[in-house]
Amino acid sequence: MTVTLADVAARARVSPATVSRVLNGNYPVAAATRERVLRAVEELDYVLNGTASSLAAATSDLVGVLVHDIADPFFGIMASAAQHAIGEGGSGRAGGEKLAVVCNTGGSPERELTYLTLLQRQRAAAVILMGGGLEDPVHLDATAAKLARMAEAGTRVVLCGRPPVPGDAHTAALVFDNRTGGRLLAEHLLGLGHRRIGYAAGPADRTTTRHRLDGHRQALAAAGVPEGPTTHGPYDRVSGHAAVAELFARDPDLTAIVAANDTVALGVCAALRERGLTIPGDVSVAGFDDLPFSVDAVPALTTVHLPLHGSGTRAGRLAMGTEEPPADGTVPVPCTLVVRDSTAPPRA
Amino acid sequence: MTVTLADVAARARVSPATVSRVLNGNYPVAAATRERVLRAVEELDYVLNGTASSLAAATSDLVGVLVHDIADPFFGIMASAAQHAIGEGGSGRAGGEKLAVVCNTGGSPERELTYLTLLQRQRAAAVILMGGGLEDPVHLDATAAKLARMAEAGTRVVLCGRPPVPGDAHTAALVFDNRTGGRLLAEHLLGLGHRRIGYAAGPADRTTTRHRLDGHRQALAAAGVPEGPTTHGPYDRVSGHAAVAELFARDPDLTAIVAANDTVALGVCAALRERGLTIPGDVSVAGFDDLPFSVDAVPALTTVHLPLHGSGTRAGRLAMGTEEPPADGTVPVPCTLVVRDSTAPPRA
DNA sequence: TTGAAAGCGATACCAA
DNA sequence: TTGGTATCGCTTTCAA
Repeated sequence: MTVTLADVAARARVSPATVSRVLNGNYPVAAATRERVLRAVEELDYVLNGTASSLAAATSDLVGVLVHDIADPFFGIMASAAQHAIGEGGSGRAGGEKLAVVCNTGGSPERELTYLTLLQRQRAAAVILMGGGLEDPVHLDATAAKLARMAEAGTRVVLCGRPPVPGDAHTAALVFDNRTGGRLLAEHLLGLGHRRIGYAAGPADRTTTRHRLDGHRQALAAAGVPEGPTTHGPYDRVSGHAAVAELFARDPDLTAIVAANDTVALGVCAALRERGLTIPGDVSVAGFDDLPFSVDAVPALTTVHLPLHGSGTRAGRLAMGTEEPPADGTVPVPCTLVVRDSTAPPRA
Repeated sequence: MTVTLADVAARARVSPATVSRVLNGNYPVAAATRERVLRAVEELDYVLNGTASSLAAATSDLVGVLVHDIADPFFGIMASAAQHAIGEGGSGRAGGEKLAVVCNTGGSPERELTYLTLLQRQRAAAVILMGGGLEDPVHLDATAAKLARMAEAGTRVVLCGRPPVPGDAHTAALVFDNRTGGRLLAEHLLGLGHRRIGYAAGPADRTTTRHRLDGHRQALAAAGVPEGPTTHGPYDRVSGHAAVAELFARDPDLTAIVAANDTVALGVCAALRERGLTIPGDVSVAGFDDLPFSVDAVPALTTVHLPLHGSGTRAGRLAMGTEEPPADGTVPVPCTLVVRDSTAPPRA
């Protein structure tokens, strides 16, 4: 039926061991022999059985990239960058390619664990978890335990955008400075004279949500400005759209709104337009992420820039072992303010 | 070291065979025995070795979803829908879950083949190829051959958004009616009175590009309107942005521009804004795909709607075998016009 | 209902 | 430089 390594060996009149060596290129093989083997491979149209190979070698070239929402360009860009970095590594076994695959958790911790188990079953070479983590201690523990096991078993674990697991020396973590990001955004608006600022936040139980809010509040407190209304919701457009109604209900005189991320900001903008409000001018909008499409969608948007491409690439490198993590496993990633245009001061 | 099925068997005082049967739930096992086994699994914190299991069973629960560009929400949405459909199937071996993974080809046919090989090595249960195909006969043949082999080996193959492989009865294909889409868009603009229409097309060698252009030209011809300038480029924002300069260079009096997809349309809009042109009004813009964010970005955009979610879901079902393809393997998917607002007639 | 044992297809150690 | 072969961990007949 299917062509096996043994078939190739027979055709090339060598032992299976030799064929394996030719395919993996890890041991010296006489040029003539190698030729013969390769010809046989060609003629028989042989395809290595990755399953068997992984079993025997006790390693695989699967690398899992877990993201919250694959339809969100934020994760798409991160994942894309990671995949590039991983593909370039190019020195795996049998073909020199790692299979970087993206798994969509939909933000559900259960699905996250399920995917981790599946990857654990496959003895994945590495796993990258992208995006903020849950703050629920139960899930945190479950995830930490699973990751620790995988790390023990030789799987490289990389966190990107979520805090490191305390006490775990095995996992590298790219940590976004969300607090500073939140602070920068608020300070910018305060500097323009805004005093009534609404905040459309992310899900209440995510690390990113809390950290960003922390920074925001810190800036307000430092300026002695009272905190405006805050809403919570998922990181999507609908959430931003809904937030606007509630924020204005709680304070009709808002002059600025901070959105949890660019996608939420788009929803906010849509809602503002429906209300006949101009952006900026009537209301200034600010958000996180700095996605490419925001430039066209909301030219007046002020954002905090997360180095998506850079972080994705580094996550990929860490997963490949191409880049060594610092001793404590934590790689800090700064957030920088992007004032793209003319975020306006509040109307008189 | 790692806990194996044998360890579990020993602890539960049964044979490995029995443990396997309990885990897979495919054979009758006495309730008491099953209890004992499950307890042992729990106590030892046993994790099935998917590699070994796949090897022995000659099947895997990996499902590959190949997309051109994971950073493009179009593919993100499609992939997300497919993953949902696949995850719901829930009757695989050992845990009842398929591992749907997304592979980013970057539009490169080489990488597409590489990923296919990798999935072939893993004996993937199914493969979904999303997005238009290349028209280059060499790559077409190579791809077709590879897909045929995989299908023979038991992998289910689903094409989504690209034409079926002629003569291949094994692969199901969701075929978007891009020609009609192109026609609808042009007819809409013509109906408003536009006579000088530019076209920012996709890569010259893709099926989607040609089919959409075909429909466009068909409509123009039927109306006796001469074809305007056309540019070609990748399906991204930069491409749309660059197209504007060239289109106007070739015809300064354009009143409307059709973009190859929504992402390109965003680039077009950005460029138009830079030129101080209003959309619509000075220029009307139309595009394909109908992505959610376009609503906020370009409220005046007229698009052809491809049922992204629906197609993704059906692709997933076909991959799972939950939905049976028609006899000829082709599932037609209609394109419908979405006039979201006030696409304007040309200025007098 | 359960057990024994023969593979599944490659890898890698030990010899030659 | 090459060959023989035990092993990887699980699935699946075939018997009991």
